[in-house]
Order: sequence, then structure tokens, then C-alpha cells
Amino acid sequence: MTDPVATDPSSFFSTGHPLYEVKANLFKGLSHPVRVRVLEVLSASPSVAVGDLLADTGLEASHLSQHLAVLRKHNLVTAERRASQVYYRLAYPEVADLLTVAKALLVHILATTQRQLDAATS
Amino acid sequence: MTDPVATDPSSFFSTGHPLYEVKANLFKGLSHPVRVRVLEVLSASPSVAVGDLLADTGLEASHLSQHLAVLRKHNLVTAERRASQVYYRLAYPEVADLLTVAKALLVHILATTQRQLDAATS
DNA sequence: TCATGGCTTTACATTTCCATCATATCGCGG
DNA sequence: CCGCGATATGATGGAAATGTAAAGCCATGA
Repeated sequence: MTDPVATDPSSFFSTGHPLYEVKANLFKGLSHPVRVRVLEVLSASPSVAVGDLLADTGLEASHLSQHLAVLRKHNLVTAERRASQVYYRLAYPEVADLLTVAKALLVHILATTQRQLDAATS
Repeated sequence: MTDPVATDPSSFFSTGHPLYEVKANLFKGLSHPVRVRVLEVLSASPSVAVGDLLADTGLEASHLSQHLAVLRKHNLVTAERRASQVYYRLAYPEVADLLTVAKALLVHILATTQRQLDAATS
């Protein structure tokens, strides 16, 4: 089932990968707290400098940079250099939609699991 | 047979995990081709037996079962035993929404990268 | 109750991912 | 041209996810 080739996220697009593989790959790009955090910040402001992201998240520069690289390879963000700083933005507004829907789902899951917890401990 | 011990991923709910960690954890649950495939099948029919999933995917039973366990732990699906078979269904309709939005995003990404490819090779 | 089909869990080797540190590049002021 | 602030890329050890195979339930029917 797994394709031996194509470890580069962008290569999932050209060749004949079934859609569910491409989708899974997309979710993999979103499956890290730092990356979600960055995308949330970028969802709020149209364009954010790396320095601001550093301040917001309190991460080490190289650590953040690595995750930004992942987001870039997954085509979720774009980077633009202005003067000596680099500004990131969401590559597509649908990225923010994905986070919104995820949040909606989580609210429901949380409500249900909380209810189950209450029922169990009462 | 409802989830004897819901351990790892659900522990993200009770304690004070920031939302972006919970979200990342959700996406991690979706970040495998087999699991996406299963969720797609479950999005199409309200309830599907494991045997049908096996037939649809062509996977080995234990392999599929492992991924079903992951989906259960992430509270994305629920399992119900009827007679000798086990039927799965989406735990929330929002799970299907997530796949829909992901697809919409991918369509856009694909269109853009394809356009860039065309521009580069012409 | 024993055997069998249907599904799950366990165990373990392997691949992949992640955090940390070191090193390299890019733009700009001096 | 040189150094400096701002980012990016490499390399490495360790943790987590994955695939494979074997063994373990649970229900049903002989």
C-alpha cells in the first residue's frame, strides 16, 4: 500500500498518488503543535515576520525555522523577503478554514468526552 | 465494547493542554493514508463492517485493526459489535467536513503547483 | 465444548520525526 | 569589503509511529 518513493511532500502532487495519500500527507504537515501555532498566528494577521513568530512562540530560531520549512514544503505558507526580514503568510485561505473546522470538531469531542467523564465520576 | 481504555490521545482533553496542541494531535490522527481511506469510506456510508473495510482496502486484518484502534483513541470513530461483526461509524459528522475542506484546499494547491509546473516547462 | 471465522492485541525490528547544537547564507550598515 | 543581525540548513541522538507476524479474544454453530 505504501509507496516506496516520494518522501518529499511536494512530489505527492505531480504523479499518480491516490487522493487519500495526498490528504494524509497534508494532515502530516499539520500534525505538530509548533506548526499549528504558526498557522494560527498567520490566520490572524495577513503577513507576519519570523521575528514576531519567534516572540509569540518563544521558540529557538532554528527550531522554528525548521518547522517553517516543513510548512513551505507542504505548500501551506509562502515566504517573502523584505529588507532583512522574512515575512510569512498563508498560501491559501482554506488553510485557516481547516483550522476552523478542526476547532469545531474538537469542541464537540471535548463536550462529549467531558460528559462521559462526568457520568463516570458521579 | 465501547473503548475499554481510552488512553493516549484523549488525555489531551482533560488536562491543561493548549488548544494548538490538541489540534496538532487531532491532525496526527488523520495523518496516515490508511486512516484517511477508512474515514472516507465511513463518510460515504453511515455504518461499515470491518469485513467490508478489509475488502475495500485490501489490507491485512491486523494492519487495518491497528489503524482503527488509532482512530478510536482519537475519538474519530466509534465501534459497535452486532452479532459476530464489528461496525464502525464516524463519531461526529465534522470529521467528514474536515476531509471535505482538506480536499478543497488540495484542489487549490494542486491547481497552483500545476500552473507553476507548466510555466517552468514551457 | 470444540472448532472456526472475525477482529483485536502484543511484540519487536525498522523507518520516520523531532529537539538541539553547529554551521552557513542573505542584506544591510559601516 | 567586513561584520552583524536575521534566517536557514546540516548533522546527530533519541523518541515515536509504522509494518509484520504471532498469539489472543469473542461469538456462533457443529
